[in-house]
Order: sequence, then C-alpha cells, then structure tokens
Amino acid sequence: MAEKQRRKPGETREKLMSAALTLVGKGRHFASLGIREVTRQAGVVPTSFYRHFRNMDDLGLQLVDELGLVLRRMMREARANVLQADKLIEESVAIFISHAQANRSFFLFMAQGLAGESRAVQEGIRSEMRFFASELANDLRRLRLVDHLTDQDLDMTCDLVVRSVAFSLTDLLGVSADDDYQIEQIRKRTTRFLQLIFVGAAHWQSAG
Amino acid sequence: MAEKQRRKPGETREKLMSAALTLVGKGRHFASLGIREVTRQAGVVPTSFYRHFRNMDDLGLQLVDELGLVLRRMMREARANVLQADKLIEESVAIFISHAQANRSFFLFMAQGLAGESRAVQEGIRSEMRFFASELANDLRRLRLVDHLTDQDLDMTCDLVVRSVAFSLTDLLGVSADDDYQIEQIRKRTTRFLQLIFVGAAHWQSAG
DNA sequence: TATCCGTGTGTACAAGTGTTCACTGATGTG
DNA sequence: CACATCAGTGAACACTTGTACACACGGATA
Repeated sequence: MAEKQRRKPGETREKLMSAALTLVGKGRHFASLGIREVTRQAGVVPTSFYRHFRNMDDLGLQLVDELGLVLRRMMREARANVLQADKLIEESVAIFISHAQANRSFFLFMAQGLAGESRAVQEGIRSEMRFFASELANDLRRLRLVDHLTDQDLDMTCDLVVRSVAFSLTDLLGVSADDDYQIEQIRKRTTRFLQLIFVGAAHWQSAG
Repeated sequence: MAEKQRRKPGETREKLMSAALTLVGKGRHFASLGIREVTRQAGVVPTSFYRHFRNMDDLGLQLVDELGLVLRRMMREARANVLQADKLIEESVAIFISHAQANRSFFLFMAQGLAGESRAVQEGIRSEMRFFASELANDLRRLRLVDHLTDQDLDMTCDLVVRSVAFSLTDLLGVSADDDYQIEQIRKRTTRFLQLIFVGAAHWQSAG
C-alpha cells in the first residue's frame, strides 16, 4: 500500500489545477474533463479532489482567478517596456504574443471559457477582459494620445482592441507552438488590426 | 418490445444532429456531449448513431456544413435587404442579430467550435469565416465604397469586421434570448465597432 | 418473386464515472 | 503532551459510457 504523501499545504491543489491545464494544453476541452481524469493526471487519488474543489466548475473558477494574475503580470510588463509611443502597438502585441506562448494552456483555457459551459467561468473571463480594457483606456488617457475622444468612445475603442487581440488567440493557439512563420504572420496581422482601429479612433470625432 | 420505426431516409440523421444542437442550446458544451446522450435526446437507440456518424467529431463536422448553409442564407438576405449604402452597417448588423437569435443553437455551436476540441471542426468554422469575409470584400468592391484600399487591405478590414461580429456572438449568446434591452445594447455596440473600423479603413491610405 | 442492403432494434459487456465512507497520519494549538 | 484538524488514502457503490453483435424489417433491384 502506498504511503500517504505529506505535501506542502496547497500543493495538491496546485497540482490539480495545473493537471487540468495540462490536459487542456494537450488539446482537450475543459468542459469534457472529468474529476477522475484530472486527479489521474495529477498523480493523486480521486477523493483528494473534494478536499479542494466542490466540482470541476469550481476548479474552473479558481483557474480564472489565476488567469487574472497572468494578465496583470502581462500588463505590468507592457507598461514597463513600451517606451516610445510610436511603437506602442507593435510592442504591446509582441508582448502579448510572447505571454500567450509562455502560458499557452492558460490562454487556451481562456479562449475555451468564453463560450464554455459554465456560466460563472464565462462571466469571470468576460470580467477579466473588461478590466483589461479599462486599464488600457486609463493608460491611453494618461499618455494623452487620444484627447479628442470622449470617455465613452475611448472605452469602446479599447473594448474593440481587447476583443480583436483575444480573437487572435484562437489563431495563435491553432498553430503549433514552434511554427515561427505562422506566429509571425499572426503578430503582423494583429498589429495591423489594431493600427486600423486606432486610425479609426483618430478620425472618429469627424465621423461620429 | 417497441416496433421498428420506419422513417424517411435521413430522418434519424437529422434528429441526431438537431438533438446535439438542442443540448448545446440548453447550455451544454459540444465537447462534453456523448453518443448515448445525443441518441437519448433524439429518441433513438444508441446503436443507430453508428449508422450515420463514425463518432461525435464526425457529427460536429456535418454540423459545420449545415452552419455554412445558415451563413449563406444570411448573406443572401443581407444582399437583398441592404439597399441604402448609408445604412449598410446598421442593417447588416440587425440582420445578423436576428439570424443569430433565430438559429441560436447553431451560432452557439459555432462559437464553441472556434476553441473546441476537434481540430477539424475548428478548421471548418474558421474556413466558413474566411469565406464569409471574402464574400463581404467582394460585395464592398462591387459597391465601390472602398476604392482607395488595396485588395489586401480590404481583405484585412473584412477579416476584422467578421471577427468583431463573431465575437459579439459570445455577448449575444450570453444573454437571455428575450432580454430585448441587452440585445439592443449589443446591436448598438457592434454597429459602432464596425463604424469605427470603417472610419479607420476610410483613412487607412493616409496612415498606411 | 427472390434477394440484398440500408437502417432500426435489443442485449451484452468491460471500462470508466462521480461520490460516499471510514481510516490514517502529520501538523499546529491548547 | 493531548488533541482537533487538515489532507492524504483505498474500497465500494450505483450508474453511465462506447462499442460489438446478432437480428428484423422494408424497399430497391434483379
């Protein structure tokens, strides 16, 4: 009989969460994962699951919280590294893509969750995106690059930006992680999307 | 013992496909559906499934084909109804939303499939979206509204338009089907997104 | 008319599922 | 030190799952 493994507090919890992410990273959809499957991947007995989560939806919700941390780290890096305003879009997109690659499973989970089966997870991810968009709006206001836009129009613009980038996720995650050529294409295309949007924003007043 | 039910050819096949859609419409994720579950919903014995599909992925692929038909019907209606160029965006969005409501489960399936678990379904949906975008580009070219754009830039613009609309799906399908207020908000927001994009396209030359 | 084939049916089975339960040992607290 | 709590374990449960098989029937074909 195997000995009971005593671990650092919270270690099994993390193992379970990252086991779920691993399975998602292997191409499975989060909605199709089962408790036994996840515990098996985590190298833990099925009953341990209930010590940390009530069910898979619960685990999903806690993953969303961690996703929030990943996004905040990304924002921080972007703020620190994007120095010249004229390269703002290009560099931001590059940072986004490198984060998406470094946390592939996480972003995969996010893309899945947007149309997922748990309403709560769905709402959580949506809320993270709203937060992201509003932070972006604040940054742009601070940089005084968009003074001609009303707050409302700026919010809309940032919303569209975040959506476009999020959609690029589905492109990015659809290609193999080391297909540099394809990834470069996606980077370029996303960059041009954002440039197009900001050109629109720059002339919005006259058209609105 | 129940008599064997003789049905029109292809009837059971359709029943199975629409049973899957029904379950999706009830909030389930396609990736989590099982063969028995679908056959149960269809009122058919499990073994019948194999007469028409090899597995659930196969059924998904055939749903994608039908989705293509829905999208083409939508395009046809849009071409027939959008008469005045100045209302082009508004009316197109309105038509899209009404179709999305009328075929809620179908579009739900589409939104799910974009980050789904079957690579083939994913690619199929992506391909439908590309087709949609290229048709849109052709229409715009024909209307001579965007003569200043290169073909490539027009394609990019249409790609962005289609993505933005597709993303609105996740908003739309997230609210209750009879929440007219919310739906109206989504309609307005999507319309403004597209207007912003086209303002960008209109000034793209000078900025490109 | 005889025959084949497509399609629907019931039965069967091994494997996997979520969840409960009672048990065990380490850890921190009084 | 005694003890409650937390977090791990294995066994057991009733149930569902995918899939195989043999069979039945109606319509098309020869």
